[in-house]
Formats: sequence, structure tokens, C-alpha cells
Amino acid sequence: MKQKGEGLSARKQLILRTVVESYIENGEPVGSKFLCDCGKFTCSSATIRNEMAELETLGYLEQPHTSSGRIPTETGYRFYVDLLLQNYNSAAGDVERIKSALREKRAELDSILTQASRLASTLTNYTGVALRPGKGNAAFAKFEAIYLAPRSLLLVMIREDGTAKTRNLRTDTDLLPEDAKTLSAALNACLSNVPAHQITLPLMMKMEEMCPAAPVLVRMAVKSVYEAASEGESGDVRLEGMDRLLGYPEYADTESIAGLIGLGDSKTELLDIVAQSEEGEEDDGEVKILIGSENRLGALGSSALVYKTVRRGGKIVGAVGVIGPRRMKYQNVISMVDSLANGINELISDDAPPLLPEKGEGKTSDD
Amino acid sequence: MKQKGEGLSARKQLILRTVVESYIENGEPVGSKFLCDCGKFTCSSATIRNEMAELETLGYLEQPHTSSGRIPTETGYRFYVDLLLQNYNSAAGDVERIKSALREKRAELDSILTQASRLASTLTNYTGVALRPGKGNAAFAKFEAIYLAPRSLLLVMIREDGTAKTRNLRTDTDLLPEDAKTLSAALNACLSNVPAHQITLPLMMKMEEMCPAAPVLVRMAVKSVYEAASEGESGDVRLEGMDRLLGYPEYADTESIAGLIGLGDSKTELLDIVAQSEEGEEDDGEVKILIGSENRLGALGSSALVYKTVRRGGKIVGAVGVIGPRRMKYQNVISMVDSLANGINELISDDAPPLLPEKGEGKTSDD
DNA sequence: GTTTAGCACTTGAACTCATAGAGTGCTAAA
DNA sequence: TTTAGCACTCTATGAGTTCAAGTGCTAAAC
Repeated sequence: MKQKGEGLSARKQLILRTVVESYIENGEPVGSKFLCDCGKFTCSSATIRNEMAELETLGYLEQPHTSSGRIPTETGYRFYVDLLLQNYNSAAGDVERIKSALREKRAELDSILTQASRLASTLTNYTGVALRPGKGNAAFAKFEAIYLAPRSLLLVMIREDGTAKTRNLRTDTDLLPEDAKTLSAALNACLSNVPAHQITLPLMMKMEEMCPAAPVLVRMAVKSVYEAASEGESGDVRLEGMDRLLGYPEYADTESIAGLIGLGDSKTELLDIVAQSEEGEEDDGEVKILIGSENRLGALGSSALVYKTVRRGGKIVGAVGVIGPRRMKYQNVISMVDSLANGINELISDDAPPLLPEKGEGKTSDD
Repeated sequence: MKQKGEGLSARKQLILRTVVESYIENGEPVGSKFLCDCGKFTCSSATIRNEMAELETLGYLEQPHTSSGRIPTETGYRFYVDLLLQNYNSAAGDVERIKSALREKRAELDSILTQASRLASTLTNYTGVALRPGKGNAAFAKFEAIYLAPRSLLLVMIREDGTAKTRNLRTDTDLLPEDAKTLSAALNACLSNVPAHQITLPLMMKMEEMCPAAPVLVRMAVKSVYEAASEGESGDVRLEGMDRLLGYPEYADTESIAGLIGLGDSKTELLDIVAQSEEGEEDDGEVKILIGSENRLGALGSSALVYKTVRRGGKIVGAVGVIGPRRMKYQNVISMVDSLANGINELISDDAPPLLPEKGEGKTSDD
């Protein structure tokens, strides 16, 4: 991932950078005359033309039509963006501002991310994106059945990381508050840290023995646990402020917007990216940028994605970022996304991760 | 809400109906010659022209340009749709099919609605919509603090209707399992069925007295309850399969799609509709149709919304439907939406509403 | 009174043609 | 290596034309 553009002469680099910036600013192809007149160069337009022709053969620039100015290619943007990231020192100036904006809505991670996505959209005028990877088929660490009424219980299932899921159980026969306690005990004894696929019939029978009072209840409870564990949190993607993109000329035609809408609908593609960066060797916790069709993200089409993962105690729990046209104002967006993610990181870390006592250490016992 | 078009002659009605159906089918303005040749009429095109001119002055038809065929106006569609609804007898044939498709994912209402929305989109090839109204500032009926670790608790807050919310609490000092019980008792004693705005300082002090062991914990818990109660479930809107709409010519330009995207983003407008139909005198539990800018739903633009509310025990708990172009295949869509909503109704009603024992009967005691 | 035939009229869509403008590539000179 | 100049390419724009569809209206027919 070293600088690809190292071989470029200083002038070529300057030209490339200027083309990118000008195109980002104006959205129009950049011609040699324009560059010549912009004051950054001492040479003539002809020289610039020659240089640009070379930059084109090198793959950094391209022409929409034979007789129009140049626009950056994907690799052109990549060069520019890598340059930016290299020189970017987390200003951290607006972290405070963003943090305070988020703190208003101190709540669960879920709603923080949604807020963040909205904030990202507002601050950059692109589409904000927030995502939370699925929790695979996470097992539950602890259970508690709460007695609500003679025929209804609330089953609380708590994961290792403290997040919980609830499910209502309703029986045909009357129960006593004691039954809830017995059920809790049985669940905790048999299903604690057992992943969905290990919930088998023998287990169920063992549990029924423990709760002779209400075998039907046990069966319902186990079924609920099984379902809740196997459906997992399927992960979630929030796209906010999609309509802002419609203001940009690159989304004038329906084609281009279609991909994005599909992205919001399918939701799996974006999740794959984060999952990928999670297992990838090189998630250095910095802002990452995907341009166009890099990394087989088809639906991103001609857009770019700038994002940063959010962590709690070293583990990736989500990501926030921005989706916009390829000619995005990367400077602002990078620093904004960085600050935003940092803000969330601080927020959820001093919110302190409520953890269960270490038990099975992730891996489950296979008794 | 009686038939507006009662005054129309049989032939005018037939013409109107045929225009609507043909326009729905082909998406092109309908001319007199086409109608004449379609076999339904014995008169000449000139006669039809005359009739159509009248239908235009009556407001049922309009011409995009002076010299093109006619297309239905909003009232034109309304006439057609009312006719359909009038003659529609819940076929209930495919309820079973839909129900079984849904039963696969037997889960909480939330996920049922999402599934339903996706199903609606697939079956009709329009955009599926599912919404769940917000639960105002609903108070909680019952609380339970679950001891997780010496410094962390899980607070479970349960509403009258059995739905629950959880929140993690984390303290700086070690707690005992007994503290969780005391806290639960105090919360149940003081905050049960108290709406957010009635959670005041005196109450908080009273509770601290009840839990002398950990005043900080009480303060955190009350704060969490207050936040959870006041933020309520803000309601939710799911739009699935928006990209399908892009295939229809009416969404060829960006303008028209913009409104829909905004609809998905803001989410409040659609919720307002259901809220409105909830309090409205005339929610007869049947399929309802909103066309274009009827009922001040600006963002719907040139689209139409077909939906039906979902109930549990008589109370509206959500709605499912379809958004598509004005020239939607209403016949299919109406029956599909009806079946879908019925399927959900059955599903969640034999899933049985787990209720708390009647206590404050909605109104809260103001001690 | 209602229906029909015929005709003039309007209008949008599609096509061609010409022009202007922008920017290039290339060659030859500095 | 840079520059000046020039021919070339391509797009966007606008005017002019034709074509087809469909109407509105009038006068005749049932």
C-alpha cells in the first residue's frame, strides 16, 4: 500500500493534485489552459498538455470525450487521497464540538450511531452512513425470566457484552412467580454460553427434568432462546440524508442513484466491508476511503465511501462515515469522519462497557 | 365518503375505467381512437371524444399536452379506486400463503413488519413500506434490575403492553446482588406507571431513602428510566425495495425520486398518516389508499400509497403497505396488502398479547 | 336529441444541419 | 526541454422541418 505515485515528478504531482482539486470544486473537466492560468505554474499550457497526456497514459487522468479537459480516474483520486491521509494529523479540534452534539443523546450504541450518521450528513452535505456489524450467532451468557402475570413471562437474554434481548412468553396454564425463578436457573445452568447450533434435544430434555412444573414453558423458552440466538443481531445499516446527494450533478441520472438506493436496501454489502476490515490485517484504526469500484463494492458505483470504525475495548462495534460523489471534499470529510468516530469512541468508552464476569472467554464449553 | 361519480352515465364510467386501466397498463396517454378500437364500445371515436371532453371538464381526466390522449387526474384515480374497494371482497385466498411465508420468521413485531415490507415489495414489484407508530412518552409498568457483575447491572423496563427496554448501569463501587433487588423494589414502588414528565426531584429523593446503600445507583437508574420513557419508541418506518421503482418511467427524473428518498429519511410524515388514521373516526380496518397529494402528504409527490393498519387486540400497532406510481396495479396491490395485513393480524393475535395484570388502567396515579 | 364523419388545428417528438467553443495532439522552432 | 501555432475532433446548442397523434368543431345522418 506504499505510494504508487512516487515515480511522478514534482510537477506531475502538482498537476494531478490541482486537477483533482479543481474537479472536486467545480465538477467540470479541467483543461490545460485553466491550469496554466491558475497561477500555480510557470510553464505554458502546451507543456502542461504534454504532462497531462503522460498522466493519462499512466492511468491517473482520463478524458470524458476526446476534446474535453481531463478528469481524475479512480487511481487519480486514490493518489490524491493517499496524499491527504499521509499529511493528515488528527486535528482533534472539533472532537469536542461533535462529542457535545452527541452527548445530548446519550443512549445506547444503536441510537448513537444513528445520530452520528445524521450528524455526518448534516456537516458534510453528503449521505451519512452508520453501521453495526451483526453479532454472528452470538450465544447468551445469562438469562432471567421475569414474572409478569399468571400466564405471561418476560424472558431477558443477556450477551457477554452486556447487550440484551427480550422476548415475551405466554402460557396456557397459570404460573407461580417461583416458576420464573426455576426457569431462570435452568436456563442459566444449561444454555449459558451455548451457541444456537448446540441447542439440541438432549439439552432440552435435561432442562425439562429441572423444571418439572411446566415442561411446556421450558419448551417455549428454549425455542425463544434458540431463535434469538440464531437470528443474531443481523447487523444494521443506516443511511441518512440520501436526498442531499441528489443536488450533485453526478446523481442527475437515475442510474447512479439506483446503486445507492440498492445499497441502503440490501445492507449486506456495506456490512461486508466492515467485516472485511475487521478481519483484515491492516485495520489501523484510521480513516479509510473506498473509491468507486475499488474492492469489488459494485453498488457504490461512481461514489466514494469515507469511513472509520468505532471500537469499544479494542473490538470493532460499528463504523461511521460518509458516502458522496467521487469528487468529494475529502479534506473536510476525512477530518469530520475522524473526529466523529473519535467522539463516539470516547463517548462509549467513558460510558464504560458493562461486562459480565469473565466466564467462558468467548469460546464455549462443549459439554 | 359516498361515491362522487354517481352522477356519471354508465358509458362515462366505462370510459373512465378503461382509461385508467389502460393508462395503468401502458403508461401512455389514452386517445379516443384507442378506446374505440378496444372493443368495449359500440359508438365511434367522435362520441368518445365528446364524452372525454366532458369527463375532462368534470375533473376526472386531463391532457398532458393539448394534442395528446387523456390521463386520469387524482380524482379520476380516486373514482376508480373507490370502485375497486367497493367491489373488493377479501379473497383471503393467499392469506395462508403469506402467513406461512411470515411464520418462518416468527419473531417480535418489529421484525415481522420488516419482513412484511420486504414481502410486499417482492410480491408487487413496488416499494414495500412498514411502519410502527411511536409509543408516545409511554410510562413503564414494571422494572427489574438484574445483577450482572459487582459493578454492573442490567435494568429492564417493561411497558404495559409487555414490550421491554433494557439499559446497562455501571457503578464505581461494588454492589451486592441484594442491591439489585432493593433497586427493583424501589423502582416498582415509585416509578411504576409514572410518565416521564412526572419524574421529579421529590420522587428521586424518596427513592434514595428507600435504597440507602447506593444513592448513586438510584440516581443513575432514575435517569435511565427518565430518558427511556421520554425518548419513547420514536416510531419506525421501513421502506424496502425502493430500487424497484426506478424501473418505472415516472421515476425517470431525479425530482420524483427525491421526494420518496426524503420520505424514507424523515420518516415522520408517513407516521403522521397512521397516527391520523388512528384518531380519525373512520378507520374501519380496511385497506386505505392515498393518491398523490391527497391529505397533504407532500413528499408522496406523484406516487400513491396503499396500506392497511395492523392491530393487536383492537389497538393499532403498525401498518403495512406499498408505495408506487399513481398508475399502480391497484387490483393486485389492494388484495395483496389486505392479505398481508390479515396474515400479520392473525399471526400476532394467536401469538397472544402478553399483558401485565391490569393496574393503573392507563392513567397514572398522581400520588 | 344523439351520433357520426370529416377536416382544420395544435402540439410534442424526432431528425437534420450548421455553428460555436473548448481542448487536444502534433509539428517545428526556440 | 519548452513553446507557439495550427489543424482536428467532439460536444452542446439552436433553428428549421417533418411526422404523427389527437383534439375540437361543424355539418350531416339517424
